[in-house]
Amino acid sequence: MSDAANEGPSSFTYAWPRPAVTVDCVVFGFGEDGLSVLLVRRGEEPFVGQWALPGGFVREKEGLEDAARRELDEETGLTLSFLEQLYTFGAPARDPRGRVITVAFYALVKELAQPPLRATGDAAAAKWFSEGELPDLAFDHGDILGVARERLRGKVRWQPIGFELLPELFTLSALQTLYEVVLERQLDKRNFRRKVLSLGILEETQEMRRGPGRPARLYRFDKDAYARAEADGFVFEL
Amino acid sequence: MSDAANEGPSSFTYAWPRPAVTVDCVVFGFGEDGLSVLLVRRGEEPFVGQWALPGGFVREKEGLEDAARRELDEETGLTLSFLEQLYTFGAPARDPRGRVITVAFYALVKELAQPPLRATGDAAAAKWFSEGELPDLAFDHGDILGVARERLRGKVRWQPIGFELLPELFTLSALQTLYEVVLERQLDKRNFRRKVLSLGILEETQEMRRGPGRPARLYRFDKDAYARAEADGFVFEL
DNA sequence: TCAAAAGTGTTTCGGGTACACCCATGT
DNA sequence: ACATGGGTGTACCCGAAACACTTTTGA
Repeated sequence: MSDAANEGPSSFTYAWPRPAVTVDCVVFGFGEDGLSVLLVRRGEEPFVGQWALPGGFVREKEGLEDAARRELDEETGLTLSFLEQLYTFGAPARDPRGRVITVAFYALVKELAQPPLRATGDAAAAKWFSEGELPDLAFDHGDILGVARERLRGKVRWQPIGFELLPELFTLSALQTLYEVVLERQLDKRNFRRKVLSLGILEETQEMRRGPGRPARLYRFDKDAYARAEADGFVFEL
Repeated sequence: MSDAANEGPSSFTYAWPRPAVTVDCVVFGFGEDGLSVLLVRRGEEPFVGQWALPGGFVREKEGLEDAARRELDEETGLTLSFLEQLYTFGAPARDPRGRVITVAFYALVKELAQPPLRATGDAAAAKWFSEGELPDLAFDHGDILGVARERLRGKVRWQPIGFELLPELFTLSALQTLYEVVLERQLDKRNFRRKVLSLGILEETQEMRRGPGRPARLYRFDKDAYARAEADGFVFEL
């Protein structure tokens, strides 16, 4: 690649080698088994048959986030409730084929397996893996996943993104379990409820969830109330 | 990754356009005029003569952070005390010449104008601008600067990076002023001193700074004490 | 009637915040 | 002696944390 100008379809030329640029996504979901991550099985070399993060090449006239959304839609068809850039990984040898720089994103999904997970595009298969049963990943995707996990832990306390992992209506117990899983520590039920409710960003519905045990009231995250509060300098913190 | 590997003759080739990849750095310094940012005047089209962030192209076998350090050294010769990846900007039209994706970094420097700021490499000139007298910047560098400023504000409270903006020995007043500038709010002197000292990460030296008024004791940031404390689950927070 | 999960108050403790005066030096 | 910045202690308040029993349902 030291041949100076590597003509792409773009019409100008720099006297520099051009790395390939990809996007990769760490998609988190939350269910019975706690936190899960969506992986795809590679259908091609290198690392054929191994599990990897969904992702692919950025197109010529496409923003980075757009590319992430497109690839994710092509490979899995999921509907995202949250997507944010994570970090850019560019170690010279991270791809055995040559220089590939990847802009990593992390995303949240409200329900596991909304549509019965299709695997199209480059992916030979797509599957949710819960934390703890994660396989070895292709490339440096294991590192990327680790960074994403840390970011999620760090962010969930300061921004109301936890709700993006739950269905529209949820019980306070579900919310608490989510926080316990993400933060990896136990929380006190009464303190948690008091704190969450005192924020004034949950709307109490009339719906109840029934199942074993006493029925539980369902709540909804009130985006508007949150936006208003935030504009007034309110800080989330949980 | 649809047709991932179309083998080309030399090394490898993807059937995708390749954007150019650059790094850009927001370098912060702290002095009499508060917070300052280092800018370079562009010597080439586009935006000739305009001020911009120091930066340049990533080389073929060079990590992203290495590229940032190299460019900064070439253009300004500064010694950095802190450098961290910030965000990657890749809007399709951010560079009028074609697709250029830039990985932005932000850096801290202990003293303004350590060596009498050289401007070499692509830079026609290099100069510190204090906040408030910032000129219009080339490309989307104004946005990048804004994101960096936010990150600095957010991070300074949770990680001891404020010290990286001060000389090795500093007074508590200097530290307080730094925090007031970065956070953009006044702090109570007594509370600030109590809090900082209670963290146990400052080493009290026997040196005093003399000047108008009563002499002030000089302190040093104790990296080791911090590392030990952090390993014990201590959280910085100021 | 039993198992399962939901729901509910009070006390204690520590850290955050507000606040005003004396001290050491240079001019 | 005066101007300049450095340095110090206390009282109050609020939010965090600890802690156990009653309620409602389905089986």
